[in-house]
Amino acid sequence: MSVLGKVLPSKRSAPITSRDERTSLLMRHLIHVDLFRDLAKSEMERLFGHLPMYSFPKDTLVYTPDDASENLYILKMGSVDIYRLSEEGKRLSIRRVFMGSVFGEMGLLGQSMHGCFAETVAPSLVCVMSRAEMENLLRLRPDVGLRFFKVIGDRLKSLEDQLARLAFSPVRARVAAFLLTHLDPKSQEVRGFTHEEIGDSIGALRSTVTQTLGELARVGVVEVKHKRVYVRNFQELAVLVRE
Amino acid sequence: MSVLGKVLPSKRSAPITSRDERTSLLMRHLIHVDLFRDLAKSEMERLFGHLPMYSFPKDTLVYTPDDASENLYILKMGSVDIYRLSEEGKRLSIRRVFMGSVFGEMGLLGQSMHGCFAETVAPSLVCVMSRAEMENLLRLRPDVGLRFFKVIGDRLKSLEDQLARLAFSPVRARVAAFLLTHLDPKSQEVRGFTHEEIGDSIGALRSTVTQTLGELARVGVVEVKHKRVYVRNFQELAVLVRE
DNA sequence: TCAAATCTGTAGGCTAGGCGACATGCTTGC
DNA sequence: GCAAGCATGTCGCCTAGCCTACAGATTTGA
Repeated sequence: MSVLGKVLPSKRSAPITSRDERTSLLMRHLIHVDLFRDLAKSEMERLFGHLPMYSFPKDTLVYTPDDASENLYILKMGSVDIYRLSEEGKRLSIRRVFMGSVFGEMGLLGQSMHGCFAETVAPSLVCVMSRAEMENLLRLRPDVGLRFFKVIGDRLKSLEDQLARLAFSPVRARVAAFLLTHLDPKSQEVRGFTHEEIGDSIGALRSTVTQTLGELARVGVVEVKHKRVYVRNFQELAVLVRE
Repeated sequence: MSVLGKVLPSKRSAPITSRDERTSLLMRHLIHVDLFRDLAKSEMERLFGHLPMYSFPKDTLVYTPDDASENLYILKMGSVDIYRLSEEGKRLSIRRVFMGSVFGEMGLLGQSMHGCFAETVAPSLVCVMSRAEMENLLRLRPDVGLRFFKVIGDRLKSLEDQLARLAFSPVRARVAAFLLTHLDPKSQEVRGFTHEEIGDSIGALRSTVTQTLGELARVGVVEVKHKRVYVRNFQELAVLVRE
């Protein structure tokens, strides 16, 4: 009945059912979900204690375009890629969701989750909230709604940025932008993306991405390793974005 | 003090001040603003009676990227183009707002109105609601918030659609998509856009749009007139979108 | 530890569509 | 009703980046 049950059921685990185990897991992680940071711990317990939680292996679909459910997914562990497929099967990554973020919310209060797939790129722990429950929460706590607006506003902005860059900027600038927005400030590197995945998310071919990274490396702006790009010249990269 | 006062002040009229005149105008139009259709008429009066209203001539900026205000704009008459400018001054139209819709809302509860310009493409009547007032309304009436989510969800979807098409589809398909989404169902035509404006909103050059429309016309799918495109073969157009 | 799978590097052909340039056609305002 | 100013039609050049294809590198899993 749950849509979750329909997709790749062999790969999906049953909900974790032990009340105690679930609650402690839930609370331990939900504190980090920015959307809900207004809520007191006890309140979280009351509101979310009963929510089902699912664990997904790597490379598993959480939802698909023909999934009619309207759920809010809270990613408590792992990471998830939100993407679309073109007619010919080409992939466009809309965004990647990391621990502590929510996804699926655009459909939560409106139309369906439309054309998007959500697929884990690492073993993940996901908490599911139905539309009804979410509506209820929003009625009860309008302040959570306000925070929600902020989250969605950020997405909107990021989408518009992507759109503008796709329309105006050459691949080199889009690669630069990708690197900057996915840069880990501590290690000064971008990890966890293949050139193909980068291509999918900036609308370029894998080989073009490889080539472009090669050029950037030759100029000393980055250093390219397996599934890893070290940024050596942040300044220059920032300039290239505006190209 | 109002940001409105800073931009092209010569072109902007003073707020309409007569209480009676304003209220009647306001109420007459606000009924059509889908966002607020939950509100009883008396309630509208109470909530919006005091809001300032501005009338803008054609081709006037309502806000610009460096506009720090966080307002919700309610378009009661006319139409407004929301667009960005690239470094080199090229324009990308994000969307066009018509009577009865709201704009500026992505910044309302989050960061600023970011990189966008809002410019009237016809004489327009605009009602302005501050962030504080909106927050207040949302706290008071969570159901309005829910509707707001729907509105924003639609935008999100439409942006993702645009993004995907820009990434995957050739100009011809993008033109077709533009025509379909801006088609007036009654007259079977698309009115009010120049080829340049179409180009700006699908990320293509003006001359390419002209050329493409020419091809479509040659095949009998459309008929092109001045600032007007008659759709003759809806079916075929729908097929071309998926190209 | 080795094989299979995945990821990265590289090269050549090919075309959509950007860019500039100019000519003609509406239409709006004086 | 005319002229100025937009809007549209058309043409040719040219490059970014798609596409295909293959070879080397690295990682993973049995």
